[in-house]
Amino acid sequence: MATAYQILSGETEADDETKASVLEAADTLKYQLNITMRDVAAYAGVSITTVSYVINDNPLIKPTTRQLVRNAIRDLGYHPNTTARNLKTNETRLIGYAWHVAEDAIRRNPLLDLFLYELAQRAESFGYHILTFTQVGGIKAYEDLVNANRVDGFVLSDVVYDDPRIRRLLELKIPFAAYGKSNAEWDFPYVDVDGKRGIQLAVEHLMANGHERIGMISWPEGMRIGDIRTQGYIDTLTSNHLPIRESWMAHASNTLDDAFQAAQSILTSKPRPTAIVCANDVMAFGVKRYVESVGLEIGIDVALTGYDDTPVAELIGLTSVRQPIPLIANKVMELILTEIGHQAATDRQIILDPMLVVRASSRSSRKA
Amino acid sequence: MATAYQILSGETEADDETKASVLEAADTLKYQLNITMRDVAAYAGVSITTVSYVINDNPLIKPTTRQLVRNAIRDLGYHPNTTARNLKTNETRLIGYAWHVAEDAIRRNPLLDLFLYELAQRAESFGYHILTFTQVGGIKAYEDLVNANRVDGFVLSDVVYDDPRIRRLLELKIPFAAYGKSNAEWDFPYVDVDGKRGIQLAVEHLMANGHERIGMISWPEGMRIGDIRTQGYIDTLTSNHLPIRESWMAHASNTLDDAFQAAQSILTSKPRPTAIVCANDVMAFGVKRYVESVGLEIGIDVALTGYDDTPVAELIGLTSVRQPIPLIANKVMELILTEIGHQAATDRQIILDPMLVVRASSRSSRKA
DNA sequence: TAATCGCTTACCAACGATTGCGGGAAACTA
DNA sequence: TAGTTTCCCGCAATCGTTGGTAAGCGATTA
Repeated sequence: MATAYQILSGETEADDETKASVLEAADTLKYQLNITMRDVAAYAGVSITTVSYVINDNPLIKPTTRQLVRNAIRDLGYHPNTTARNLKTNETRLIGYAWHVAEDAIRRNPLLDLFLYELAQRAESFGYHILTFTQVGGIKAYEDLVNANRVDGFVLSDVVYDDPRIRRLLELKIPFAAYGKSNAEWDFPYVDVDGKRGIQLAVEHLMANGHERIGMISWPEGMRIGDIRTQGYIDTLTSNHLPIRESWMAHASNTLDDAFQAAQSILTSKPRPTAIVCANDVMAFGVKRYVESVGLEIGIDVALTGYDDTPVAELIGLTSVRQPIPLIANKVMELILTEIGHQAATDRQIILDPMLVVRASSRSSRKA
Repeated sequence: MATAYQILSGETEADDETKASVLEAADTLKYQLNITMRDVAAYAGVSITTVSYVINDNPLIKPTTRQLVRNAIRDLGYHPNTTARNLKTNETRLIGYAWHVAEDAIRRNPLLDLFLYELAQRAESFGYHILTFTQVGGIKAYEDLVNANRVDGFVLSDVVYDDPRIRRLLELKIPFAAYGKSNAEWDFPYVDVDGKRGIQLAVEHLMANGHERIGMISWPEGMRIGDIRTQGYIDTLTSNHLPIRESWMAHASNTLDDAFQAAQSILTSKPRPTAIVCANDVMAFGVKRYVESVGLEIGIDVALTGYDDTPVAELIGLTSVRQPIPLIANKVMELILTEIGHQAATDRQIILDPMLVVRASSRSSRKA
């Protein structure tokens, strides 16, 4: 039995009538003649092998032949079939990225869509793509994807201490790279941003503007990321010989109300701080609420800084610590590609510095 | 030359020493013995074909044989190789979704990450996945992906009038489904939310609370989406015999400053409106800024509504029109799967109703 | 007893690419 | 001119599936 392709291409004898009917059928069926290496080879008068070599830039091929094949590829509008290549080379050039942990608001990073975007962009420059999936089923979603040969590796974000995903991926020797640190005893590639440094930047900025009584709002103790930021606050004050008071520190969850109350507790203490640093932007927003509710003004009476530089921060003119998301995505992509084996090895653990974006909420200086 | 597999599985004769060294090499190379249908077939004592039939639930296979194969699959921990299947069936079970049009702030929908999440979730329930990519190169990015057989179809969002992507995809007969309407003369599958209806909900809600002088801020004229919302405002006022005044309507871009000025122009007109509906949340935020800057209070002196129900709306207690993102994603996924041909055909054009989320910014009623 | 008929399952050729190996022609050496 | 080396390129196997076709089987029928 001859395929439509064979009939149309003349490989098989067929009278004009047959050809016409095949063409018609092909059209109604929206059948697209798939151009393969075979066609290119025939057109260029070389073997399939040679076409493959040209596509893969194998230096063995003579320049004239190379050009011949290139022309054929151009003339026929040929495009390599990724699936076939993948089957043969046993890779997918796909990186899995689990779309966020929607349930846990505290861990939800509002900048992850930017992260994903940058990730995708970077991946594309290496001929890779990002496959997004949901991890409602936990680690099983990851295992299924590699078992089915759907992806070559993973990028993780929202990493936590004792992260079961990391444990399992290490166990199964599945390539991955993470945005965020986890257990120190685990050796895996990650990119993290120095949280202590971020708070340090904020505190030093406030100091530079003349503030000496500085409070802080962070998450309840026990959350690694929060504890680190709190430590940054304490360390910076200590090394600069500024006072530390229990009453200037408060804890809050990621809600406005909590932050509102935390602000109240801090700002009603005597003497009251002239500035407050927050472990994230939502908290800062809550502080702003409180400050304005008592007739004071942010940036005049109370200086304020947030963390993460979310869109809200820009909206309300909030000074905030920004994580270099594009750079992080960049590095994470380098790491995962290294793991997969298409890049030269570099350092597997990367710590980046955040930067401070200064806005009106902390700009005015306090003449001490 | 025998493969490691053949040596280890006993297909090829090999002494124990050879086997051991192969095993060792396999371990150091992180070589994973790939279990294929071949192994399953051998283990179950049937042919590869039968295994395939069992996997694809072909009813031809006798229940006992079926069970036999199922057991073998379980025992060996076999997982079908997606790539091989894809090659054979000429599909990828991957849907492309271009991550947002980052440059154009006006068109940027802050809820698209939720959309993507829902999309991914829905896709997974059909055995599909979402491949995210960037469309910096425009339509070429789409063409490349189908040419390379990377995806079966696309989901579009941020659709505009005369959208070049839609034009081209229709031309090439590439399956896709869109979130958003475009030119009426184009027949393509889409899901859209009734923008007029959204504004109508907001206006009627304000009316129900006793407001009769209602202003509106929208984008500069000529933007389809803005014009539709403006029309919703005018129509609702008209059909309720409420006054319409030029001075109560203003245009602004997506910035706080613009909205601030627009609010100023509206609220300094005499008589001044007691309520303002905005074409999106950022504008509402700007209005709030202005209102508070003149010592008035949102929700008391001026009622306010936004559009899109972004996180900011919840943060500041803003009444806002919400698009049913999960439902939209759901429908879009149904549409694209229909296009690809794995689902029964349904209506190809779907219009959904938005809902109003009432918060403090408009809750208090005005006793007229 | 032989022909026929379902019902199951097996054979085998694809799908579109990659790659180890080897052969032939051109270039070089003697 | 003959032998050797070098350089290109083609042959054919292979990746793990799918599915059309055909073969084997026991049971039924003539």
